[in-house]
Amino acid sequence: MYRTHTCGELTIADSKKEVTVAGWVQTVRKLGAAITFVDLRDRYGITQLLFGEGLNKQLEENPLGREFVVQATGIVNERSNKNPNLTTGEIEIIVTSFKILNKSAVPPFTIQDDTDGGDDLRMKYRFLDLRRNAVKKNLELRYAVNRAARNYLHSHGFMDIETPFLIKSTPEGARDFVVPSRMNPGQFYALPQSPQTFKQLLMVSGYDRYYQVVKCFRDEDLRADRQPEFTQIDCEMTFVEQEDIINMFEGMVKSIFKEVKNIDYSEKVERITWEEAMWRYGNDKPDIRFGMQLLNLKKPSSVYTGKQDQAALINGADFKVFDEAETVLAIAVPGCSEYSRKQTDELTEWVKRPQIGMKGLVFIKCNTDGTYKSSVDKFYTEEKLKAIAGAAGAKAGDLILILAGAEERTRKATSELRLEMAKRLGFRKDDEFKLLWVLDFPLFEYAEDDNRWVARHHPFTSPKPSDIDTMINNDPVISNAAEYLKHPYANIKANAYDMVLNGNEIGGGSIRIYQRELQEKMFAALGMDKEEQLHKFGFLLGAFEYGAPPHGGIAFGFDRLCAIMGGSESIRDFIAFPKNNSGRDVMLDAPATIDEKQLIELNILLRDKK
RNA sequence: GGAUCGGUAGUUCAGUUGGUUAGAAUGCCGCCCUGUCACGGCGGAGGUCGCGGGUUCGAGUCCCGUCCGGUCCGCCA
Repeated sequence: MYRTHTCGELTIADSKKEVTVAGWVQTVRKLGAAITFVDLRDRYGITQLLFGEGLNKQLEENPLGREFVVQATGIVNERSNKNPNLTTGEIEIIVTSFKILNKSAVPPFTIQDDTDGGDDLRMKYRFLDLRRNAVKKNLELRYAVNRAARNYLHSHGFMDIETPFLIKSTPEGARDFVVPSRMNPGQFYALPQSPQTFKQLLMVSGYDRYYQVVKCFRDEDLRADRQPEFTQIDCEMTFVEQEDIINMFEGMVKSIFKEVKNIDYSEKVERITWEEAMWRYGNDKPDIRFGMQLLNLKKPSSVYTGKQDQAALINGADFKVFDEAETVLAIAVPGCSEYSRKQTDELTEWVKRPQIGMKGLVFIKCNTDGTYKSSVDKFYTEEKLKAIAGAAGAKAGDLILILAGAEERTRKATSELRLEMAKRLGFRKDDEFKLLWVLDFPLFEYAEDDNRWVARHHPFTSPKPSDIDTMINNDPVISNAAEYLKHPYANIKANAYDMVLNGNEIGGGSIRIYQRELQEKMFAALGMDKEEQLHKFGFLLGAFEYGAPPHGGIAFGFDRLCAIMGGSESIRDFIAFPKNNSGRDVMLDAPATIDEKQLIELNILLRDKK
């Protein structure tokens, strides 16, 4: 037997027991010739070993180094000096005998909470990095979220059914990862971007509540919150409407919060339409933990503001930048009216970065003494500035930031600016969680390049019931590209919903199309002719002919959910063996070339990179 | 495909206007230390300044190229 106890469980109640523990040497503290302390670490904690005089000779002959694997037997003893920072800090083991089970080379970085290792090195030696408490804690959180989700789904009658990884490439959205077939020369499987069509087929088969915690694969560029292989909590239900799905999965996320973080998220999750989200936040996944809502000074809409037309405030001042801009958006940043010239200049530079791409930034300082000072004093009287400030909901002491330009870019930039300011002001706290449902997305987006419609969510999403006739009865062809917004399809709303947590999309789904005719119309709208439809999705269209029930579902980004719950922006530390920014596994050094022999077997001839 | 920041000791970093022998912390090695727990004290070893080219009397420092890594834009139905 290697051990009787772990390094995390012994307490003062175990005093005087003889125990054996095994683990890794965290630190060795030698105090003179007679006494040596060793911190022994395993998955469960750290226990202090005390090597007394009787073991001097043996220790000298077998010195212990960091990360050596050691088995030690001894008597549990109440410490004279206790360490309140350790759960086992009241005891130590007075070692009577020990054995080095394996030596360790000196690790390239320290295995500590605040390691001295950089990201690159930690990834290369990920097996060492995983020994660190900080990473272990994240994986434990991940497991807890996984368990909580499964518990909830199981208790609600959902059945875990595995779906295949080797499937057919249907490049509709993201690029597929592709796997050559040896037995079928010249042919390729694709790895699933999601089990979407399979789960729909399971609904046709009558498995009316399905779920899977499942790997998905997308061959697109990476980000801190995007990996080429990632995990979804993928769910689908039969005989449901949007409201049923929302209730079921709002329940799931709340249950996860309760079980994992002991947070009672008792209030009803707020809902917002896509249109309103874009209007108020310039973003379809707004962070609603703080205000700073966007004020449109150019195209006001009393529907959302409930206030009067704001255009008058900026019009007629002969300020070309505003007069000529398609959109002028303002946010009121709390308590920043005292910003110095240096600070406002820095903000201006920030919005001018290529990633934001604005030409400049107008600001109005709402001074605490009731006066107003702006970078456009030349054009606007203090009266007008005051009126704009009032419209933006600014208080004395606030700083109003205004961006102007083309609609989409300006909206996006203002949204980014809002988030950036919130981050700087500490409004985006790691430990505050706010959920939001975003509803009523447009079903279609216009793809300028191809002059056609693309599905905003995916091609299996149904339109709102009230929009079905519009979809069926109109020709999807866009005859006048310049006026695509006037096409009836531009106004069709999707029966779809996203769940947003602190400004991150953590889940999205829809009520699906289940009638062949409507599905064909959808494919046709996306520019697929009959032949292509049958080639790519014939199996699904066929299945819809055999009693396909109404159904819908949702998929949660599991890695992302874990990262946010763990208070991190990056999902990498919540994945045991993640890829780096270039999609490489630096530990394995993958991807890599393969042998000529393998290429021949696969009937593959490599061409030069163009 | 693009933008941007970084690459100097095992590791994390500093390195001034281009100027003598490239520093600190930590880790590592040795000696000392009987209650430490970020133990402490003394000493020591450790560098192709990512790589290639250029400018210069002289380059870690400036320029060009390239490779690697981080973040972001495009992309991610």
